[in-house]
Amino acid sequence: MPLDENIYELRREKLKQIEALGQRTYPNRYDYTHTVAQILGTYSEKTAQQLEESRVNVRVAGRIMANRLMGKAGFAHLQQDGQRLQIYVKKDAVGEKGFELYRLLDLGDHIGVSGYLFRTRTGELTVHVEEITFLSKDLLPLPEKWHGLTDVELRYRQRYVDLVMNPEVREVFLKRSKLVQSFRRTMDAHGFIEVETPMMQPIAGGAVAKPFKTHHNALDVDLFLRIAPELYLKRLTVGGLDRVYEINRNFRNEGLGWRWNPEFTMLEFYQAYADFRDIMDLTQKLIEQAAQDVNGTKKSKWGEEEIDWSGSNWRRMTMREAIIQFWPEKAGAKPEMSEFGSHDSVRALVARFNAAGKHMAYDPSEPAGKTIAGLFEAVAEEHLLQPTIVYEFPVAVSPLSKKKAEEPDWVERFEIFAGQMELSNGFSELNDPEDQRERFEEQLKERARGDEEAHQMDEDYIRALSYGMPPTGGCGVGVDRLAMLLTNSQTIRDVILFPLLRPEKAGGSDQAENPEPK
RNA sequence: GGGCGCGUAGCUCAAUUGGCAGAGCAACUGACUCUUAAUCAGUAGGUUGAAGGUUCGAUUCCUUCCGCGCUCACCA
Repeated sequence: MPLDENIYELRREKLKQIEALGQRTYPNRYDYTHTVAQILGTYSEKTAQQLEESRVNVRVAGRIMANRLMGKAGFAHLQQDGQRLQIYVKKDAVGEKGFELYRLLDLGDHIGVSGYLFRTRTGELTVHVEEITFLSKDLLPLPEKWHGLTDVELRYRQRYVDLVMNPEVREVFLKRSKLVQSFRRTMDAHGFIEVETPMMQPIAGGAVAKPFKTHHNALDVDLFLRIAPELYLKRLTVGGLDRVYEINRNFRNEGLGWRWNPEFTMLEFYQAYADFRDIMDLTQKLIEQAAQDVNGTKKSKWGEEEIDWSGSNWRRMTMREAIIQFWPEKAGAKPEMSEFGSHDSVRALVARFNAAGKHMAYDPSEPAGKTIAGLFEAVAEEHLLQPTIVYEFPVAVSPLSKKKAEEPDWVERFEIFAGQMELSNGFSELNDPEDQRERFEEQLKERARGDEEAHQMDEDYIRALSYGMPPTGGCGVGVDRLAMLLTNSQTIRDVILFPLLRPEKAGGSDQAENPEPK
């Protein structure tokens, strides 16, 4: 019999003995007077003498994370909400039965204790226990106390154990929660309303990505998990909801990596009567505020580096300026603005770049704008550590943005970069239905050329625009990636509670996963 | 999908040139009424990821497979 199963059986046996002592094995509730955090917060300054003079009685619950039994007395630590409080159990104080119960407890069990606070000789605030109430059994052993759970895969698969064992993991997700709260606060304060739009869509639009496909039986139609909420949110601005936002998941059927999970969370918002510059300003403020709210400071550690989210530290440059500025020396003279103008000159830039020992994938039949965008990613992205707004994108990669009045090959679009990652993408929304139809048609040509991710025609969206959408600016902000940056997490899996993993093999040899008795 | 690396007790890790698979913690038994990685004495726990090969002998070398991590390409 594997040890785990052995322990499981053994602990079930203990559970029966606990029941025999008159305890309920899985009681429904426990009346406590304090949480662990409240006790630590309120009494950690009190001296031993003060606690002795005016006795503080408490009832408090938690999970046993350490136990040091010494014959007829013992110390244990209760963990609740990530904080630990020591308890002292003495046979004289809890009686025969109480002490028998204490001896039957295992690491990981939940108990409630009532007693009074005191300080031990070493000065630690401790509950002098007078009564123990059994609350719930841990039948499977927790990981070793000193090293804890370090196996990366197990940490993701059994996040519940990870959360019990690793306080810093708990901290990351508390910060993520603060980040989302901060976003909501900022959006609400600016008069935005939160909405929810379809996640199952007949046409997966609003972004460039491969969708997941699913099927609805009753209607007998194929549907796609959304790759973006964009087109639905903009339909709402047509409908007169002038400021809307949504915080929710998008799904993209693509590779996994340190900054990619197939489902990821975006804040996306639209504001009527605003253009991309207004949206830039708002998004910058939104992120600056989030950094402050999450960490209490606008500076955050990122590996060996530090990112400063203060407004004064943000840079802005056009995509073409960024390519020029970060052009590698090895690739010769920096490009001239005019060299972005024609298919041939762009192609020559790629040739120069690749000749310098770099490698950039390039399809000569693709539109020049697409190549420029690729060039930007290859040349500049790795240099964008501090928050940077890169604006003016090629129309060829921006089927939903409004063109720049004086340069119709370029659109009023921006992306925010930090920590070498794209964090955010926004633009002046294209609201001319005829232009939109032409853009979709261009995308269909790209599709025909073999680009599976090119945008599809969406007739209803064009119909919506045909009813008149006010001038509008919009933006999406990647919540997971910002959470990474604000918690110094080097992989997206560390900011997603249950990241996508290959499913575990069912049953069989891995008894640790199937401890149920036969 | 390509490249690199890893897989040994429940957990964290050892094992010399290919030569009897080990330690700490967790578990179990016992001692101990102020400990905090409690201590002390003892016990148990292994198909070394799987299959095959080389060898007198494989945790160690070779092949294949499985799983995981990192990385590159596509993607935000």
